[in-house]
Formats: sequence, structure tokens, C-alpha cells
Amino acid sequence: MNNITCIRPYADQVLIGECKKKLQKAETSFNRLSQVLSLAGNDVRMKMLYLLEEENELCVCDLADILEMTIPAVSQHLRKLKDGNILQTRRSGQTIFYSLKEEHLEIIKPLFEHITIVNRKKQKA
Amino acid sequence: MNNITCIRPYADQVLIGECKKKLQKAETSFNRLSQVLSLAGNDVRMKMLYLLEEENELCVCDLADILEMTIPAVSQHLRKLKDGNILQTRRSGQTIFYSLKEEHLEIIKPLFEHITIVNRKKQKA
DNA sequence: ATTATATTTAAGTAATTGCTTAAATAGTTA
DNA sequence: TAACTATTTAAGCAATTACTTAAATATAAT
Repeated sequence: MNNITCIRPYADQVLIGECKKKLQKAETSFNRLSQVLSLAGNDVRMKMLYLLEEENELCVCDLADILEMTIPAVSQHLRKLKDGNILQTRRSGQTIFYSLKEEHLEIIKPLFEHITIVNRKKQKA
Repeated sequence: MNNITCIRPYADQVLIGECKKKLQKAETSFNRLSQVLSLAGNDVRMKMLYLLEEENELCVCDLADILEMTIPAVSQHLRKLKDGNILQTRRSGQTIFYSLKEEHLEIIKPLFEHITIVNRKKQKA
């Protein structure tokens, strides 16, 4: 029962109490936000989201070709994004097209502004 | 050698090529972004960032009290955020204060706009 | 020096992640 | 119906995550 709280006497209990209250009040927001970010916080899924933003919709095969990944691997990432209400699907025959969904778009979209397309000139040493 | 690529003949090779190129050019951005987001995409760390945004700086003990977590647990989260260049430290005696760092602030800060402090009246049913 | 406080580090562990390969679904075409 | 294409699902596994407890550092106070 040692590491659980701090013992320092000068702790600002008022501050701590207020902070706790703030967290409590926004509990739902934190859950939602961190859940969306944990989905976007993966290299592959980040790329998927970016591609879908650019191309509007893509099928599983397209994404597998572009990302040079296995179909099941791609499918499983897409499933997560769909479960997280970030993507939606449209079926056309046997092809399933994925696209960004409205729901969490206001979180996702601004992130793309931080993607800088760098035209680097690779120099062979 | 079956699941690796799609076999469909109607694949738009031009589109796929262009998409690949886009990804390549922004490779560094994707890495940086998804790395920052993976750090923020955790309930505890999201709360830490929010608290530091609100209070400017807090010590490890404060955060442990507020989050009702063990000191080492808090310390280890803080370390990750510091390693990711999201936080910085200031020492005052034996106390170490953590605060948000400039570097990735333009990614982190807009996220807090999605944290709504709801003053919900809990109704007992 | 000794003791106390604040923090970090390390070792261990259960749970989660992201892939792999193989099998199951589902719609299409012959 | 049978064969084919697109996708999902399932099982297995190595790597990572987030915690726990115990020990190590480092500064401060006696």
C-alpha cells in the first residue's frame, strides 16, 4: 500500500479534486476520442484512412495491392475501422467498397493536414 | 502464393500506382502521425495530455493522485510521451514537472476540442 | 551519515495486437 | 449445378502493451 498514492503533505487537494471532476465529466469524450485515435494510430490504418479520403472509396483488393499486404490482413484492419464506426461499406456484386463514414470524420479529417507530401530527391551515394 | 495479391483483371493499375506513389512520398509523415496518435490513443495518456493542457504542468504524484493510479504506472506512461517528444520535464528539487512540448502540439491540441465537458445530471432511475 | 521523499527502472505477467495460413461465406458466371 | 472471384472468419503465434511489485537513483532534510 505504498505506491498507490503520494504521501507529500503539500499536495494541492483542491487542484486534484477539480482535475478529477473534469475527467469524470468528460469521461465519455475521452473514451470515444482515445478509441478513435488508437485506431488511427497505426501506420497501416492511417494510410487506409488517407487513401479513402483521397479516393473516396476503395475495395479490399485495391487496398491490398496498394499497401502490398495480404487480403486477410487488410480485411482485418478494415473490420476494426468499421467496428469503430470510422468506415462504412457498400456492396457491388461481390466487391465491397469501403469509405469514410460521417460519424467521426471531424476527428479524422483534420489529421490529414499533417501529412506532408515531400518530393524528396533520392541521391545515390 | 494466393492471398498476396488480387487476381481480378479489371484492377485499375494506374490508380493503384498513383496511390502507392502518394504513400511513398508521405512515408515520413505517416510514421510521425501514427506514432503520435498511437501515444494519444490511450485512455490514460489522453487524459494526461488533457490535464497538462489545462494545468500547464503537473508532477508525477499529482497525476497519480488524479488518475488514481500507481506511481510507476504513471511514470511509465509519461516516459512514453516524453520519448515521443510530446512532453518535456522540469526539475524542481526532487519533484519533476511534466508539461506539453511544442514539437507535436499542432497535432495534439486540436484533439482537445473534441472533449466536451458535459455537465450531466445523473438521474437516479 | 541516515532517513525520507520523488521518481525511475527492472522483472514478471496477463491481455491485446497484427500478422500468417487455412477454411468458410457469398455473389457470379459458365 | 460447378467453378471462380471477393471477402470474411478462425486458429495459431510472436511481438507489444499496460500493469504489478520490488529494487535502484537522486535530491532533501535531520
